[in-house]
Amino acid sequence: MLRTHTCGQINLDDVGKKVMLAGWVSSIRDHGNIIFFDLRDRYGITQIVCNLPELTPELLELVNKVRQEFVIQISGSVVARSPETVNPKISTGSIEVILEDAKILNTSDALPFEIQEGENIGENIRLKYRYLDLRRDSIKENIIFRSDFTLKMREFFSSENFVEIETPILTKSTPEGARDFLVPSRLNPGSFYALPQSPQLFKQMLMISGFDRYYQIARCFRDEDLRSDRQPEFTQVDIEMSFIEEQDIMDISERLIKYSVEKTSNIKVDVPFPRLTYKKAIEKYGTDKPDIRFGMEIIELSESMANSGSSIIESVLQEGGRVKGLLIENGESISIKDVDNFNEFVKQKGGKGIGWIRFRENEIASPIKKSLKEQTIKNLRESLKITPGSLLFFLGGETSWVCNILGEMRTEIAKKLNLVKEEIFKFLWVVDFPLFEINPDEDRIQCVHHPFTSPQYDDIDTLDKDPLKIKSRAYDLVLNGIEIGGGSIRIHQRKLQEKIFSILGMKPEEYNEKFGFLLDALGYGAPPHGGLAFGLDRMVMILRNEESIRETIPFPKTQKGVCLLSGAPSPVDRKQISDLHIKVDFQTKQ
RNA sequence: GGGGCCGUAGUUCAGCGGAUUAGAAUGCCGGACUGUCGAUCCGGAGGUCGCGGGUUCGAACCCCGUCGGCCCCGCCA
Repeated sequence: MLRTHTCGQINLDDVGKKVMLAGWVSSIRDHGNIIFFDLRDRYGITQIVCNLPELTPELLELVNKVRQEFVIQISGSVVARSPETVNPKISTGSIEVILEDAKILNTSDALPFEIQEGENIGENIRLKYRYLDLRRDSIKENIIFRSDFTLKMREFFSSENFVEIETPILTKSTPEGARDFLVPSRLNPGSFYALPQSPQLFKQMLMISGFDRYYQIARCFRDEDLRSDRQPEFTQVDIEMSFIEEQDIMDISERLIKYSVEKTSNIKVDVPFPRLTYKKAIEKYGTDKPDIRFGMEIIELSESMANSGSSIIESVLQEGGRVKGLLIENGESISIKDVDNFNEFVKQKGGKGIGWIRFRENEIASPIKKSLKEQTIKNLRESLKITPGSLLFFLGGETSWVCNILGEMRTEIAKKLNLVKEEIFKFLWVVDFPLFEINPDEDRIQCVHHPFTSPQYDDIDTLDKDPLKIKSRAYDLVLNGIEIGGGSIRIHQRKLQEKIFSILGMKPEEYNEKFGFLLDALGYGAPPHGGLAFGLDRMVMILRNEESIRETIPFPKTQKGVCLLSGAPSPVDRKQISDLHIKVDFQTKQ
């Protein structure tokens, strides 16, 4: 070993010991006859003291050569610091090591940015030199947290009798869903593997095999555009169980999260998590992933605004639409400009604009003040228990359109008014999703989750009578307004699965070609089963209070899907292409 | 595919109603200093102002294009 201790380990108990340390020089404070080095490794920082007059000429020369981020090995004696020189900021701050010998294990070029936390460094430069960025505290702590967190999850799974099983990375492309990453097959000209969007079908196979409790911390791949919470490759904590119902999956998920979160942080997780139906979520929050850290729910105003005197409102109601609104209690901090922006937003979404009323002590302000009836104002004040300074937005139109817009406004206003002040963590199950929805672009029916999700309906023969009315046995887990997990009870009967495929518009030849292996497998005694998957990167992001998933991934990609460290993706040799029996159809730009 | 913000020293940023020697802080290099821990003090080096084109007597600054990073919409069963 090149060291007897780590740089975060030595304390007052070690005073008097001879120690050997190795690490990176993170700070050099040169006082002429005395030099202090901060020696850093993964575990912490230890101050090394060089009393130059006491050093041999060789050692003196070496010490003078040392620069930031050199890798050095030192040996010396641990001494207690005098009280006035104790540094309470570091764990080893009450001791220091008096240098007796040293060796430069490696030098370092001048750095592209400072390792010490301080100014925010541009992300492009951080990603290019990610190995240096990862020496910095905040990102390093995130990566270590991620490891601790998954370890606790594994502990939990193990204690609950789960089996961890790996599934293929080179697998079969399946239609629908996200765009696949494809891998050409050299041995099978013209055929392609796809990287898995999730291990969905394999974990169902494992249930059929009898591994009734499976989990995997699985890498998944989706070739879609990136966002601050989306990367083309990401990690799911994937779970599947047999002989269970929704309640069992939710229960084990809650216990898993409680265990792993509470063992790795100071965050308290209250279980069970509240549940909200999809319908209620849309009605109250305008989204299927509501942030319930604050109220300001969407309110129904159709009745109270019915005879308000506003012609727009009345025509909306006559056409069968609804009027809904948001009541902002300290609405004075929403400026005219903000209101204009919301108005513009609504127009972009195809509306006529947003209505609003500011309630003051004895008067109101509103663009439709003149036409608004006294009685309407009075009713609103009473029924909504309005306090002076409140701002009421209202919007009329088709219900889901109205809810959707108000939902987005709700999030925006909460951000503006800083309604979420403290760090809190509100988990929420959203249940009773519809099984199908209409894809408006292609005017066809598609699954809200995936086609293996079981309906809340067991009459196979009448399933296609009114498929849009049927609910699914799916559930999503939402944390602070971000979807962090989702799952369902699956279809375990061949006939039902075939029926679903046919409702989706697939002919038997088509579903047999694409999903024949699943249908065959369901035919050999598939047990009732279900599961869910968590987005690990997103969970870590939220728990660490980060704005981007990239702060939880050691080597993430940029918005254009490029790895700035390695340069991937990159052109390849002609030979490599021809071996794969493919041609590149791309005009290189001149 | 679309909208927005950004790109100036190694880094973070200022300068941008056109003409300046393109600045600051920090880092880097050299020197001084025996108790610092964001050390301090003195000195120094360091810039194709992302790239290309245009307007102009003159462009970091105005215009067009392009590349790159970020945020968002679409997309993400």
